[in-house]
Amino acid sequence: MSSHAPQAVGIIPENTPIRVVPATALPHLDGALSYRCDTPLHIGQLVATPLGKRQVVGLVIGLADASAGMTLKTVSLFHADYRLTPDMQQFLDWVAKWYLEKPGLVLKMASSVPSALKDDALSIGYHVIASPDQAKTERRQNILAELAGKLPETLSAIRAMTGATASTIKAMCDDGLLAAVPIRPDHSANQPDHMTIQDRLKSLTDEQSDAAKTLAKAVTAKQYSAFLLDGVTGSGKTEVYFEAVAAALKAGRQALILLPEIALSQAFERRCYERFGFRPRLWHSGLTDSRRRAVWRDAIRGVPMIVAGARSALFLPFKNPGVIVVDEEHELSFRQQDGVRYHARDMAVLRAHLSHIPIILSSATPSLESLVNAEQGKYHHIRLMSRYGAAGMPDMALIDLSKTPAERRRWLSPPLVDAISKALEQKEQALLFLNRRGYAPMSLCLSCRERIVCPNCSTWLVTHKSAGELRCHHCGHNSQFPSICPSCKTEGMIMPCGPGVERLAEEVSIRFPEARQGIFSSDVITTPALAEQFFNAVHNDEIDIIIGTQMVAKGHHFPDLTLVGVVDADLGLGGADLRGGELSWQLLTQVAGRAGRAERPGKVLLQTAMPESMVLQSLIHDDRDGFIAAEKAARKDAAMPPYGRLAAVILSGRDEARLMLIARQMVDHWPNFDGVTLLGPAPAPLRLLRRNYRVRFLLKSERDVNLQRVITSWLAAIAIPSAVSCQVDIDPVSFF
DNA sequence: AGCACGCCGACT
DNA sequence: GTCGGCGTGCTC
Repeated sequence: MSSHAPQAVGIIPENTPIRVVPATALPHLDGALSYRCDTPLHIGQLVATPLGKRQVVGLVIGLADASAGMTLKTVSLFHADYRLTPDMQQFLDWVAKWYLEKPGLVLKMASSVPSALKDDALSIGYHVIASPDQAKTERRQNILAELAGKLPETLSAIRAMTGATASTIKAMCDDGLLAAVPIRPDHSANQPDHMTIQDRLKSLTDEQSDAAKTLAKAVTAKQYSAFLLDGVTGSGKTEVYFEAVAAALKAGRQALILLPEIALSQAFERRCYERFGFRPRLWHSGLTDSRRRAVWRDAIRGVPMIVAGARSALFLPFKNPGVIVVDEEHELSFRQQDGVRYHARDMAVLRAHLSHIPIILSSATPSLESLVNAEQGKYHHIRLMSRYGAAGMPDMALIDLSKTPAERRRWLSPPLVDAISKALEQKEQALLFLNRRGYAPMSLCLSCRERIVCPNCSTWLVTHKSAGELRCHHCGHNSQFPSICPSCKTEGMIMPCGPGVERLAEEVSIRFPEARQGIFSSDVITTPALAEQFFNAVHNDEIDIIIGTQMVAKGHHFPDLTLVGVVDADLGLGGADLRGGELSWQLLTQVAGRAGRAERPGKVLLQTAMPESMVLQSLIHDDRDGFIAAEKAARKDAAMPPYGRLAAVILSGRDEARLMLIARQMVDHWPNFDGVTLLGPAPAPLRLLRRNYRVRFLLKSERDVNLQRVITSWLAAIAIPSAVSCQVDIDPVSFF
């Protein structure tokens, strides 16, 4: 292995004092401490680092001053291969600086593989150490014959091959017929053989093929370039960026595809397999330790592969990256909300830049940020205009709820009910979209008029009728649905108010008792297998009416679905959220895209109390450009992103009065920076979250202001007690 | 972030 | 008399 050979350049001799960033939250500026090493090593090496009583992963970032006297602890190499490339080091550094995060915590995202310091757990394999005739029984002879000349196999593999039981194998070991040896789990099955990767340009349309060639060329050029791959649902964006991925694999490099909701995307895995002949390596929070470790290890060793992952996959230490794809780039789930608050799409662009590779942002409904970047020439804008198989866009119409309201305690208006009946008569499928989990979003005591709220958060508890529970969607609190009002103790007067998907299902079963329905929400569809099962049921026409939350809007097309009913098109429009309109427009466009195909274009009905709203008007007139122009103008006027910058500073703690006190002090210390406006303090929209009160500031600045520096110098002047935590949110996307 | 030390309430 | 709550302080 070349990595074991000493290299002339950049090697640090053993016993030298070095600076190491432990992968944990150290308050120091650079997050580094001084150590000594027991072997020669390189800058960028990941080392086993003693820290207090524990061992953590550490990153060697340079030499320490020869500060004599101090006794330094010793770090040790745990694997020579575990070394971050200079661009990866730069990337982590940038992320920490951009988000004002501790370097150690950012490093942790890149290195925190469970038990990274340990080696793989070895499994036990068995191989033959005797000739078949030494076995006494025929059964044992057969087993020996079967295993003869093979590499050691695991117990389960032997059982599968020969039908032998564990006790037989153990007994054969005792009798000296088989020997047990440790073996490494085999993870090599998903590795591409780059010799076999072919391009697939011939199966693409001209439009797709041109786009694919451009992208593949960019990959071959090994330079930074950014593409916005912008095409309607069904225009074949995936097939197009697969060609860029193919180009990377052909060059023996690694390809990263970031996806939202990876846990549900078995369909993506299958498409990948069909295209390339091997499975992508998956990366998400649900992986087992050993799989996680295997992917991480192959990433840092530069093994050519496709990684399809959630946002955290961006922090895999690829040694040899060739291209990054961000699919559904407009999705807000790319923004991490807890821990280090980063935006995977934005940081993916940064990483591509630092690693000199192309990045592809793909979406049918691109974010305004990306559209503006494309307009300003920062991204190459590739548009795919034609829908595969010439399926038309669905026909969209509004249902004005002020003219045709639903009856009391019902949520489907007469025109929508009619449309559903017609679809059912014609044996076609319908989708009812309501972005609300559970049965009812709020419950009221009819006696004292109190709403039932979460004990830990300032939110209403949501009724989940099938579970017989009240749940908080923010902190995970749940309790049995009470028969007695927690406030006035009156019995049997608690009334669920408003609809969720469960309640909608109830209405559907009353109105259409003969129709087969299924709920698609995160409460019901908890595993990829269940999602798969649901999709199959829809495809096999075992479901007539799908009732779904936003989960159903993502990525799955139903050809026999001809009617989409949006139960509440105004959800998300009222909010004070900066991106409320954009979000709503994207979500509704995506939902609409679920319906129809060439010979039977879909129909979308949107129930609304605000039929004149810009979002809905541009939707029904299929006027994307008009919507975007108006939204851009509004943001420009208000100097909001992407034309201005935002940052939030959030104080949180148990004692709200104390928070306000500190917040006032912070206002007193605000030094009035040019071009920066300080808004607040104000209680956060969710004033209480997980038993912590939250008070927020919002900083608004012009585009070219270094907001990070402003915040750093502002906060440096303030002593924040440890009972209060202060979090900075750069480029926030959510305001609760 | 962990993980200690440290000082005040209900249990073998 | 101890077990254990989480407040604050340190980690080369």
